[in-house]
Amino acid sequence: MAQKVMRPELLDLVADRFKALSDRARLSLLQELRGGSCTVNELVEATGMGQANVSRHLAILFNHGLVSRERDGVYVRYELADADVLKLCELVCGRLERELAERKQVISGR
Amino acid sequence: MAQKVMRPELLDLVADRFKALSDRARLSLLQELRGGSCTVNELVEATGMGQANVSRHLAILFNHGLVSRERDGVYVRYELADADVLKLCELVCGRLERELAERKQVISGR
DNA sequence: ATGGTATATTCATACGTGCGTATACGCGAA
DNA sequence: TTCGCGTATACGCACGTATGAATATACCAT
Repeated sequence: MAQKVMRPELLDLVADRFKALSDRARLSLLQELRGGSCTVNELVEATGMGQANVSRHLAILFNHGLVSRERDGVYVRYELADADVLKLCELVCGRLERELAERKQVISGR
Repeated sequence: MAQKVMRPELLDLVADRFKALSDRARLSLLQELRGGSCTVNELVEATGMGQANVSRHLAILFNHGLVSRERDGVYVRYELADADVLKLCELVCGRLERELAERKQVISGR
C-alpha cells in the first residue's frame, strides 16, 4: 500500500514505462542482456532483427533508464540498468505461467 | 533468476500484458479500483472518461485477468483481480520516484 | 411485453508505433 | 585527412490503438 492517490502526471510516466516494456523486440533485447553486456551488432546477430531496429529499440530502453550504455572504441556496449527490470518481467511471467497451468487443468479436467 | 531462456511465444504474452498496463486510462481505472469494487458508471464519474471508453478499457483489463467482474442486477461491479497488479505498479512507481528525486538533486545541486 | 437504465459493441477517424531502406554520425587506423 | 566500420537517425509506409457518437444488448420494474 503505497500512496493512496497518484497524480495524473505520474500516471502518464508509469504508462510510458510499461509501454517501453510492451514490445516483443525490446523484451528480447533485455533477455539477451541478461547474459551480460552486448554490442549492438551482437544483439543484431542474437535476435535476427535489423540493425536500425535494434539501435532504435535500445535508444528507447536507454531513455527509460532500463539499460545503460558505454562507448568502447568503435563499439557501444549496452547492459541492463539494474535488477528491477527483471523483477518486473518475472512478476509478469509468474502470473502467466500460473494462468497457463490453470488453463491446462481446465482443458484436461473436462 | 528464473529460467535462462524465454520462449518467443511467452515473450509475446509478456509484451501483451505490459501493453495492457501501458495506457493512462487503464491505469487510472486500476487506481480507482484500489478503493474497492466499482460499477462502470462510478468509474465514469470518477475518471471523467466517456462510458464507452470505460467499458472498453475494462474489457481489456478483464481479458488480461487484471480485473474480475460480477453482475449485480443491472450493474456490473469490477474489482482488482489480485495484488500482483499493484505490485507491478508500485515497482514502477518506486523507480520513477527515485529517478525524480535524483533529477531534483542534480538540478538543485548545480 | 414495454419502458427505462446500465453496460457493451460498432463505426469512423485521428493518432501512435514498428519496420526497412537509405543516409548521417562517431571513432580508430593508416 | 581519408577510409572503413559500428552505430544512430530521417523518411515513408503499413498497421495498431484510443476515442466519441451512435447503436445494440442485458437486466429489472411495472
